[in-house]
Formats: sequence, C-alpha cells, structure tokens
Amino acid sequence: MSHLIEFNTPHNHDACIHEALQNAQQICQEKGGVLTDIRRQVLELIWRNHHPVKAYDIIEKFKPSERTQGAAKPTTIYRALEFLLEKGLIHRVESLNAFIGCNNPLHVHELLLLICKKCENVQERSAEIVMDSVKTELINAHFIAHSKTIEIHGLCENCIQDNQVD
Amino acid sequence: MSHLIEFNTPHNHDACIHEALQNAQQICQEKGGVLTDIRRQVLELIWRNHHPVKAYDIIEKFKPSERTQGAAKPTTIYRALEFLLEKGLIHRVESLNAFIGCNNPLHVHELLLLICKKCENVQERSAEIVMDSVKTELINAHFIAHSKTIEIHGLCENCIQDNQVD
DNA sequence: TTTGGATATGTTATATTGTAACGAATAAAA
DNA sequence: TTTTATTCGTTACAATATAACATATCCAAA
Repeated sequence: MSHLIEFNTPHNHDACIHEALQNAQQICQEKGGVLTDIRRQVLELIWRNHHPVKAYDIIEKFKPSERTQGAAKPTTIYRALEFLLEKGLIHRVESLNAFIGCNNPLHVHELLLLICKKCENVQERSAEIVMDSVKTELINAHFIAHSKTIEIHGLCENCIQDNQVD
Repeated sequence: MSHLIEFNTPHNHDACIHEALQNAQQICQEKGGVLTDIRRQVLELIWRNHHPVKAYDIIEKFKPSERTQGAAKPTTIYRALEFLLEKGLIHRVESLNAFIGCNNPLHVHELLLLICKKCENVQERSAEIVMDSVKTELINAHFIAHSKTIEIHGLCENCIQDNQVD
C-alpha cells in the first residue's frame, strides 16, 4: 500500500502520481462523477510532490489547451478543486490556504496533517488515538462535529536530523 | 473564573469584555508591550461577542480618531492583530480567516476550538486528553511540533436543542 | 430524432484577505 | 540632547476566492 511509504524520503514518486490517478478514476466510477481533463490535470499538478499547493500556483502552471488559450482562469481551477475536495481526492490545508493530495481516498478517514516547515512535505496520518480522544472531548462538550481540522506545523523526522548535522 | 462560564448561553458579556481588557493590561506589563489605543480598540471589537471576527469587519467598525480621519487602513489593523496574537490575547481561526478572543491568556495553553455553524459561537477548550494523544502520535511520527491547530465545526449544545424543537 | 435536464465549462467582473516599503511621530534610554 | 526602538501613517499592491450569467456537452426520455 503506497500510502504507507516513507514519502518524505526519496522514493519513486511516479508511482504516487500513478496511484492517485487510478484512485481518482475508481472513485469517480463508484461515487458518480467524471474525471475531466481539467480535473485530472489539477490533480496531477497537486501530486507533483508532497507539498501543499496553492490555487494560484495551479492556475499559473495549468497547461492551456486549444480552447483555453492562455492560462486558466481562477474560476476554472477553483471549480476543479471543489470537485476533488468533494470526492475526497484532495485535502484543503486551512492554515496555509493550500491543497494536498489525499493518500488514501478509497477509505473515508479523519486525519492529522503534519506539515514540515523546512522541507514542506506534508504527512497525512489517520491517528485513531487522537480521533478517539477528540470524540471523548466532544461528548464532554455536548458538541456534534461536522468536520475536524487538525494541522500540526513543525519539523519532520528527516529535517530534525538534518538540523543536527548543521 | 469567568473562562469557565457557559458563554454560549445568555450571560453578562460586559464582564467578559472587562476581564479581557484587564488581562491585556496585565500581560502587557508582564511580557513587556504597550496596549495602545488602537490595540485596545481592536481587542474590544473582537470581544463584542464570542463569534470569530474578520479583519475587514474590524477595519469597517474601527472608530476613527482625530488623526485617522476615516476608516482605519488594513495595515493598522493587521499590525494590531499581530501584536495581540503574539501576546496570546487572541487566537486566529485558520479555517475561517478570522480572530477570536482568548479566554485564558494568562496561562499558556494549547487548545481546541469548537465552532458552531448555527449560532457562530466559538468555544475554546484546553483539552488535555486530546493534547496528550496528539503528543503520543507526534512521537510515533518522529515529528517536532511548533504549533497545533485543532478546529472543529459543528453544532453546540444549545443549537442541537434548538434544532430538535424546530 | 428531438428535446429537455443535468453537468461542465467559459467569461467577465469583483469581493475578500493580507503585505511590502518607506517615512514620520513618539517615547524611552544613553 | 542625541540615539535607538517602537509605533503609526500612507500608498500601493499581492494573494486568495466568489458571483453571475452565458455556452457547450452529453445522455436519456419522449
């Protein structure tokens, strides 16, 4: 399962991209929805690496087709992002106003995002320990959750080591 | 301790405001820093209620003084917000691009924000159960955290009851 | 085959959120 | 008093996101 690889170390990232696109196809079939050229291309741009990607970076890098001469317009990209979010293929990183590919879109899951300040890699963890304690706390608070955002900024394992070498 | 009151029920909110300003004075003395007119007024505007407040709402509502004829400029307000954030007097709500007064600024604390979609009240909870499990997870991930954002959107206790009545 | 609805995209304009850069004013310290 | 640090004013602009309405495309039902 490639969502378990150590993606913040060197790895064959083409495999990540390939799996992401395959997952996207499968999810569109299962949930209903069409992975159009635009949507696929936005997903690919987000999956270029494991960094958060800003909407306007996508807009700039978007490959203009015949009909859309010139760069894509914001509306086009935001619409594609909305679709990908709905299908669970990407996550929004609230604390960065950015987007990141979902590592495991086939399974609905709540997640932690570990965002490295140095290498910028984002690690997605479906920490059940944490989610259980959040549920307990929400029961105590008599609060019904519709969505949960948990984002941690800091240093990942590799960058901690790099820092010590410096 | 007024940070334990049921603020999402009717209460004497003047007491909240008054305490917030007193805390601000005390913290500026302790940590070094000046609670200028601008900063105090921004803090008051944030403390008008327990809702998240947008920067541009503050800009609009900011009372122009003699020298600043007309509304405040964004820079002015963002600078005051930055100061208040640094002193721990307010929190930034990442998922809303907004700000909320800190209930307990005298004690450094990590926190959960429970954001009600209906009444818009934000409840701040220093859930140690959750924070402990996050720490465990971060150890597992070999990740060193510099900051933690935990924001839950949903329905608060009062609004759950209101919904059932409807 | 046509028509009608659902979905997807194009297009223009604008709203919202946030910073950079530089100079003037103020106040505290040397 | 000169220096130094902090705060604030001012202008301009960068970055993020949405509204509103027009077209196009596709597929299914009549």
